[in-house]
Amino acid sequence: MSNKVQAVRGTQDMLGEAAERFHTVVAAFDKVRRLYGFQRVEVPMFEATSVFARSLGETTDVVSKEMYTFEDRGGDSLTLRPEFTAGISRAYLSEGWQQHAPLKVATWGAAFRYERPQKGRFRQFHQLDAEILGAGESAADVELIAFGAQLLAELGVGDKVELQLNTLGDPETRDAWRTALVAHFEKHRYDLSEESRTRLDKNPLRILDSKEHKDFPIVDSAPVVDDFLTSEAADFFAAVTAGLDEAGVKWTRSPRLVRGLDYYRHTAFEFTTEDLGAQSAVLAGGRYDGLIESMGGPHTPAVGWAAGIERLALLIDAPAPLGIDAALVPLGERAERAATGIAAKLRRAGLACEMAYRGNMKKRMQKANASGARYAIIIGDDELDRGQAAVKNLASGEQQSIAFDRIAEALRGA
RNA sequence: GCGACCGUAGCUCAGUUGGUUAGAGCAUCGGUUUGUGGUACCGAGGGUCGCGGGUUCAAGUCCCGUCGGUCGCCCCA
Repeated sequence: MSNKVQAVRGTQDMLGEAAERFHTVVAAFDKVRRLYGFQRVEVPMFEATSVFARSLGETTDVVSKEMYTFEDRGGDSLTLRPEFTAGISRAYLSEGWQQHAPLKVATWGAAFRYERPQKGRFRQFHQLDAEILGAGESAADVELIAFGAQLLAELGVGDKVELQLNTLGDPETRDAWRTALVAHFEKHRYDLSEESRTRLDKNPLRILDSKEHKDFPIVDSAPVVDDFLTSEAADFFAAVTAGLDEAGVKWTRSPRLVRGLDYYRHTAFEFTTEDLGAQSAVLAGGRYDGLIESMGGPHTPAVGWAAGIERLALLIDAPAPLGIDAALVPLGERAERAATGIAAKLRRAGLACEMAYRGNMKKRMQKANASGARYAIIIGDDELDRGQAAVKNLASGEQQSIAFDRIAEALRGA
């Protein structure tokens, strides 16, 4: 390829099946989102850098090395959104959406992270996002997770994913557990893998899902969150699991599941799959009761999740190719004019049809066939004189004459 | 940020131990059929072998760099 122009690394151009897969995912999301009463929300694709830096945690990978940050002409530091939650939380505050609490919103779109691209991972990627703001009740967690589960079922990937569920407890729980974990791992620092030793300094909770074999015994003997749960936190988690059972959502307790971003509390969950190579999470989220407060707002409990559209698009079965009802095959200029009118009428009647811009009859018939059209509507001088089109069933080869003004009903009846 | 593999027509690929005019299938266009597709046959167009440098009488083939892709690590949707 001697092309000088090329797509930026980690971005993608989609045509045909790839694009259909993408929009199949979005369409399913939009359908299920209505069933659960989540209203559509739109937020900017970029925010002041501090919106993300502060909420996600300064030391997280996303903030410390993956953000697309730039200075605008006014000298302000802006960042392309690496996720949706922070921006939606900011909007909740700056737009006064507190008056609508509890607020259930959904959105989808592009997000940006500077990472090495690989299977199911891109620099510009796309997420579905659902949030419930201003609700501290476990019922919100249950409804949100059930929404995610139904979406996955709707997409036909329900049996390819498993819901991993955990609780990080309230701040008191989390702090106590974290302290105990650090003490435990510190005791075995020398036996830990190199990766985990750096985690110990940066993000000790992450050691829990280490893939290094030499870490396994140390991780297995590590203190579990259950031992540190306050009675309130334990009750809350019990209510969430009971609700999920009630809603018929299958889940697996995953005591080592920890989420990477700093703002999570209580419920943490991930729908995981084995089918995406190194990327196992397709839809993940949790409760972030402290986030809005940390942005300077009132204490506002909230839960949410995000799902990778590309990842789901890889998982679903290929969408059926979009066939059309008819292809117009005009012979000559006079027929082309008449066919233009007929095509417009058919389309207004709700029938999908195509007419090639150029080509002789053979060419147009070939295109009609390639388009997957059920019928070819052939119009030449003879047909114009008689006021009837030759309508050919492209599957059976049968052909019959039909008056111009009766084509729509003939196609629909067939 | 780290590692492995890869980079030849629009697409998928072949190209022998380095050796003349770099091939195939599909796609495109034209013809066999100047009003009948899906099958068949004939033909045509299309390539600075990602880019740059080096070794050599000679590089698509070997070496280095660079860009890009794929997969993995880290982390995440």
